[in-house]
Amino acid sequence: MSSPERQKALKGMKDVLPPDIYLWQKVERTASELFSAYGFREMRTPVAEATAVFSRGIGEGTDIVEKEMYTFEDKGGRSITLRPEGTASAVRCFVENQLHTLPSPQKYYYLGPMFRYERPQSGRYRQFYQIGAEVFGSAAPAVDAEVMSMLRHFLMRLGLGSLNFQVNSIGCEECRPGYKQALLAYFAPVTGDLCPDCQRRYLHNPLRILDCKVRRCIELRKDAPRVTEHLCTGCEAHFRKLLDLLKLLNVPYTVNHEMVRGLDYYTRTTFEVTSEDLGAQNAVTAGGRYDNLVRNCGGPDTPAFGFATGIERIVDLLKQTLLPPEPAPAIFIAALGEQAHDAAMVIADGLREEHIWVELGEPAASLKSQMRKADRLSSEYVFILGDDELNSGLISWKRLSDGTAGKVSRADVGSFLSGRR
RNA sequence: GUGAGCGUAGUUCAAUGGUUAGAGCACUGGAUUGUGGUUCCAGUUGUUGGGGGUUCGAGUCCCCUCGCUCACCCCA
Repeated sequence: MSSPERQKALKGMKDVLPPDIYLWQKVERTASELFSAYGFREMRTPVAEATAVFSRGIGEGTDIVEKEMYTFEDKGGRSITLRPEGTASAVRCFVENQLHTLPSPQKYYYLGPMFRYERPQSGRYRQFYQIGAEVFGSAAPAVDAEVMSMLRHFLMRLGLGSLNFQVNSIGCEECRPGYKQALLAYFAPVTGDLCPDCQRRYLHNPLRILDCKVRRCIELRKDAPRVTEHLCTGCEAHFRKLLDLLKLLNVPYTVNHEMVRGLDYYTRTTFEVTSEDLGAQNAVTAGGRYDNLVRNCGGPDTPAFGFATGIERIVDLLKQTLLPPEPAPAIFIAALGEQAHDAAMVIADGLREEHIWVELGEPAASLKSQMRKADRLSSEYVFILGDDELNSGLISWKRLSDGTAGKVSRADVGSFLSGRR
């Protein structure tokens, strides 16, 4: 509103500030501590990659690749894309650095911003943050269960233990074509009754009809064949073992035969964690197995499993239950006069070196206004430093919570604080 | 990309088409010497998102545009 044009963050991109930032830090800290206990190590990859990393990795026909990527040419004429998700980058990194030569399976986690050019809405941003984890080099259902259990513990530690795990298996390249045929045969007589979107899906990606939200489509698919009834013996055994292990590890799940993933690379296990308290974009975490992706990206045959969780969505849920704690200074020093302020700076400097949070009043401000500011900051103590204190060497202190006050010699400030706090 | 709703002070919101657009909160200062919260007093803040039109007169009605929000699509 002032005369120079006021700058704004881009559409769908947000600043994260206190107090929310404390929740972000808590989420990130919890993830790195807990995931480490499961043997996951951090992997940091660039936010931009050659476009082919994603178009090949995620799948040419997916919505992400077709219309949601931030793609541009750099000054050398190369096609560059801001990563729309983490798995493709992680796979590129795995292959490029030949991580398969290390003891297998290899477990990594990552966190950072992702970019998708979409219309923003509740819980959806153009720059959004994910925490993801990937396991490379094991086809065992034990890995699926272990990672999902880790995720559950992560959510529980954050106080989100009641979230709903939905699990499905979408088979592999051996059994999925047969299922697709069965689905096409089932819908063939009623294609005209499907919604326009599903008529399109019928031609391009019939699996997607299963998660259409249109009521008519839901009715029409009531008796549709289920993926899990068309699994090959390998996929079937994998799925059954996974469910057993989830039970064993107390991961509360429901099998959702209609859950289909939008990314092309999934095989066998897919899962999602959703919440009722998020609005339309209700997925907190999504993941699954991708046994062919590493090979398809030029690496050795390496089965893999992973997930990604949206930090904004977790923070949204956290904000519904607990308010972010606002940290407060331990001491506010109100100094009266230039000489006192100089002395206060020295005292503050020493205390801060001990990692004690100290704030100083404005040099020329009245005592009243400094007291008011200390109160507003919720400082635990106020130290008052004026001529009297300079002469006597005794600093006046006051505890704001109960109004108790006293004096302490400058030399004893350190022990005063450790004794009182 | 499609659809709907909303744009007035830092913020939450007022203002039957009619003077100079107001209030709470917040912020700053003060209420006799150097003590916060409660109270009282005073003060600051606006291109009513922008542009055009109708009208004697537009924050209010119409059109365009920009922005925000929610939903669809899709997804974390």
